[in-house]
Amino acid sequence: MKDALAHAELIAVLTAVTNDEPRVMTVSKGEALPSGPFEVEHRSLQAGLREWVNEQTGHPLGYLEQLYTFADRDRAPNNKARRTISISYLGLVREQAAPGAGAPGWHGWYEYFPWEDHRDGRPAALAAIAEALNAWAVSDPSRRDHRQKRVELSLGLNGAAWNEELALQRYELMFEAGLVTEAGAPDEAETGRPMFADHRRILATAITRLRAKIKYRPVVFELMPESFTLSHLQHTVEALAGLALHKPNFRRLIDQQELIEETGEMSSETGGRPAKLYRYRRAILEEHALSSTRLPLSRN
Amino acid sequence: MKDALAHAELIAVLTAVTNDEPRVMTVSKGEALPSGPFEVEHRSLQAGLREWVNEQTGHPLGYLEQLYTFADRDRAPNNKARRTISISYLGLVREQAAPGAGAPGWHGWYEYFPWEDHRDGRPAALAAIAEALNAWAVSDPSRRDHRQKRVELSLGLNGAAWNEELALQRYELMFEAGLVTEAGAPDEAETGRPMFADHRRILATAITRLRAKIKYRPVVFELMPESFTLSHLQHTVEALAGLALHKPNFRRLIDQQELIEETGEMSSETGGRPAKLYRYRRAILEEHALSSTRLPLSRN
DNA sequence: TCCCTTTTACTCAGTTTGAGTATATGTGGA
DNA sequence: TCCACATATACTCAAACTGAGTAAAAGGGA
Repeated sequence: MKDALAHAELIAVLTAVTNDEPRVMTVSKGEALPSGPFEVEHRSLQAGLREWVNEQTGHPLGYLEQLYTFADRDRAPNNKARRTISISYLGLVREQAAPGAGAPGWHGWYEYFPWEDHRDGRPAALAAIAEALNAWAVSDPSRRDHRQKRVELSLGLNGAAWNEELALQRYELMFEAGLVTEAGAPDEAETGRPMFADHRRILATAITRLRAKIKYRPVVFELMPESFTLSHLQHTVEALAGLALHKPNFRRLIDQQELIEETGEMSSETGGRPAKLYRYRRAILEEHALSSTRLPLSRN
Repeated sequence: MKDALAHAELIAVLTAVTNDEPRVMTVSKGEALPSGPFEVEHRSLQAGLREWVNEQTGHPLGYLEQLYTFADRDRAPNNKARRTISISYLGLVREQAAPGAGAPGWHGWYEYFPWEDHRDGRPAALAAIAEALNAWAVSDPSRRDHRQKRVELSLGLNGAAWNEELALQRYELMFEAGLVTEAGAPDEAETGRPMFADHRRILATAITRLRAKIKYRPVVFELMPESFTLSHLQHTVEALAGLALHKPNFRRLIDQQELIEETGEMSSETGGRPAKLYRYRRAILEEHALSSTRLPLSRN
């Protein structure tokens, strides 16, 4: 094999949900995701990441999964002769004060992606975005139809439904159309706050991944405290999905899965009728293999 | 950032389904997956991979997605001072004669994972594997219960259902128990054919990913010829999933989704009543955004 | 002609889902 | 003290979807 050397870097997208807002751990006053070099001493990529996240932020790190590996030539100001490979990870944590070396801070997802929060209906920002994207689509007659379809489907226009899992697709579309490149643009309220290099794209990747994952694996509980009410759980899921859910059906869904059990305690924090407190049944992971099917199996 | 240099390598898992058998493109007589260095000239990881797959195998490459990035210290015989980072990709192709430079060849998935093919019921190999894993579980009294649960769920023992998506989990379990390390073991019929370094684990990763993906995204069609019968389509899905499907329900599922349309032609290759030929409606991808929900949405 | 094989077309009960309504149980103010 | 108010919790019901199975159609070949 030819000698192909590259810089190797690890990037962490640490997410928590605090006060029903999804947040991401950042450095540089919210301008960048925490990252560090992958060194020879590290046993594995995961181990390397855990090590310096712990060092830089002191934040305990539970769930961790690999997200994606980036290495495009033009993704960042760079040494031309040598590439940087960035391996990103998604981590789920319960937010704590974390006085680490890198002056870490938490920022809401929707600072960076204002158009992604549909809990109170379609955000106002979407109208302007849709208009700008349409202008972009029309600007190239040869690709117009195809582009318009993409815009329609991504943004949920003309009868198409909003699909919260398309967060990355939407960001890439806006990027392609030149709506999100410039830092410090005047319309950040609409196009969201920029980040260093391609960190915002990485965050979009994480959002898409997590929004997909909460549907078929009980990862939300990594973000919940030891005991919680059903409403709290629902609001956490809603925060991640950026969608409002139907309360009775959410409850039914949860107890069908038998993922949680009552603690016996009650909480009366919310003003109305006191709510039962629940805890996650870790054992469930070992009992049911978390069925998956969706294929029309045949038994015999 | 500290200077952290590493070798960067790209590994391809190219899969096709031929004669109702899922196959993978290999080099070295089936002992390794095709791989090559990631070079400075490459525009991106994907581009780099496409380039030398084309060079080495001449095989046209349609669908391609990133699989996983590996860099464990002890994954391969290696220069101690310098790590190798391997970025793996999953590609789906229609198999063709491919006279490339690396003497490429196709081998069936189930040569490497005989226990994964359940189309004709539980493979005989599973009994011995279950026994060996149980012995391993019992061998450590302190972790016995936990290990036994893992074995049960992974292999579908004691009333647990077989879950085809756990292919990687099963391989890792067997690896941990020392059942699959040695090359050229006498019992390859049971524990499968080994591969170079961790290539077999990468293949297991690909299988798991693809088995999950066929359920919610119409990727099967990347493996199908221009026109095909419903049975052919079903057999292809069955080959990948390693499961037998219920014919009437499979058909219903397919035409609910409106993914295909009749060509008007018929095929009488199969001996019985001639079957209608269908083609994939590419347009569908642009029409429906391929809904995903599974969350109890609230409309208002 | 009739049997064999495979495709295609229905049926039907049981379960899951979307949507909405009704009842309980606290708090705080009149 | 009692009544609004805000939640929490509990049902209901029709429509859609699934699992499982049966029946009819249409070729080829003995």
